[in-house]
Amino acid sequence: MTANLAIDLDRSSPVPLYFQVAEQISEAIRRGDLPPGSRLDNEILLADRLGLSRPTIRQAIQYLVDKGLLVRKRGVGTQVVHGQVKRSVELTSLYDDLRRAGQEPATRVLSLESLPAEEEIAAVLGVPPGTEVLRMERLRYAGGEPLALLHNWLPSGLAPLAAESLQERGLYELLRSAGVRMRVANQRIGARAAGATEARLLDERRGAPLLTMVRTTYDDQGRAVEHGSHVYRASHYSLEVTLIER
Amino acid sequence: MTANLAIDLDRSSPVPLYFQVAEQISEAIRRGDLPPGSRLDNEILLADRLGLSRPTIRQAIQYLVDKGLLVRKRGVGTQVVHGQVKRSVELTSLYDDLRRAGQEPATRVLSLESLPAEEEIAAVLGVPPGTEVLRMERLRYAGGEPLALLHNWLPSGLAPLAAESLQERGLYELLRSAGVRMRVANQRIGARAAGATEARLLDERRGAPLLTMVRTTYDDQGRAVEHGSHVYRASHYSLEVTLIER
DNA sequence: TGACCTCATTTGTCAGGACATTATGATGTC
DNA sequence: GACATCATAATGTCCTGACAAATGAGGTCA
Repeated sequence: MTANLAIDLDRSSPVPLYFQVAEQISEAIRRGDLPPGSRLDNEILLADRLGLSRPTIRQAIQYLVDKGLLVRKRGVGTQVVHGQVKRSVELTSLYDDLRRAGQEPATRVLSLESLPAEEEIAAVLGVPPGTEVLRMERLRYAGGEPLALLHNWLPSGLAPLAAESLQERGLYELLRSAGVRMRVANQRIGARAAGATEARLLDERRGAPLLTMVRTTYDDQGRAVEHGSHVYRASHYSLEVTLIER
Repeated sequence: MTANLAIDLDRSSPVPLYFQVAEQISEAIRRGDLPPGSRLDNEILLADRLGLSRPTIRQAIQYLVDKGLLVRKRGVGTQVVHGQVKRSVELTSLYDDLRRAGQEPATRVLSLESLPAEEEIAAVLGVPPGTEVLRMERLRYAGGEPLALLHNWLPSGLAPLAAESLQERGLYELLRSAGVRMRVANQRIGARAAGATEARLLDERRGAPLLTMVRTTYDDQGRAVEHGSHVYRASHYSLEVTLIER
């Protein structure tokens, strides 16, 4: 039962020790060296063997517990979780998701303009009404077929966004590379029947079920960096969400 | 700028000190004593004033950072996040949500039986095919109107579930009070048009848009404790999800 | 045999200290 | 006046040490 995993530490590295430990345990789990249900050595022993202190080991383990890879029980020990839970809780955009799934996404920019914010949008973005904001409308394709109609509002000046770059990359990717650090997103997901315009753009019949998502994304500081109102063809797309409770 | 908040500590309480601190800071934020953007005193000062050690204070702050209430920046300090992000990332059930919203939920149990698991359900629940599992079908009302059609499968023996108790309480609540500790949930959310049976039960027209959710919930150990396939009236309900990235 | 108690094991909490790293504003120089 | 440099302040990392609390297993006693 003793997990005999080898962990190399590089004390001269700028990477924190607890992180090095966490990464290597995580790798061992991924590789199958630590099968689900197997017990880790206790914290004291681990600390001793690696020449680290117990708090450092605890920090590493805590990190993996938060990610949902390990389970701790007082008086029992630390175990690798049973079962294969999908661990994707990341803040991703549709574009990233599609490309990761090998779907070859494409984007048509229908409009991209700067205009004074209306009351509602201003409130959501946390700027005074009338402030210039960026509004864009995009049609997203996957595998040659229309998939979603995307409507976004952003505070202007956040990132230089041109129609050309929006056609080649996802919005999230562009924001991230402009140094915007997104951290929290609030999403409301619903459904409704397609109107005439939407139906035409998405190649669906009027009244076809559409999945709707209204999302506001906030950065580090809790400032809104993006607000979107999207509709997806329900016949071609569904959303996946993983919740982890601490 | 100095946050002059009073924090009472009860060292004789079984509640951990770091948690007492976290709770009271959280309360101060909720009350508005600590407005968004305001800076907390630095860790050393806080520790000193409360008569605690720095690690304890750090643990309290870290807890709130993870919950998305605070933001830390090295060299700068700790601030309350700007903006009012909804902070409900809990593992909740429809019943809890409705009752919290004051909607007076009701449930009609359409069926409740134990039967051998089919291939697909067995795979999802992680039991051998043919194992006895609990299957239930419920109709959920809010404010006197039908709202959702709920289909669930559970490993049998988890909790004693009777039709009567299911009519009065939510499934999650019953599971929790039976000692089941739910920790991770994987949800797939989509939409589709209502079929004839669904339409009749939900008081909608055929073809009306429905929101669909397929969810599997796992416990501490990563064992599946519940699998559900639900449809909601899109005209009356939408889902809200908050993502926090660490 | 079965219920209860005790005890070893393991994680949870907390203290106090040291040094590293990073962001910011002040200072000084060109 | 613009830019580079430096001091300061704050969090990040890591250490040692100690005791508390929960769990599960084994032994004891009726």
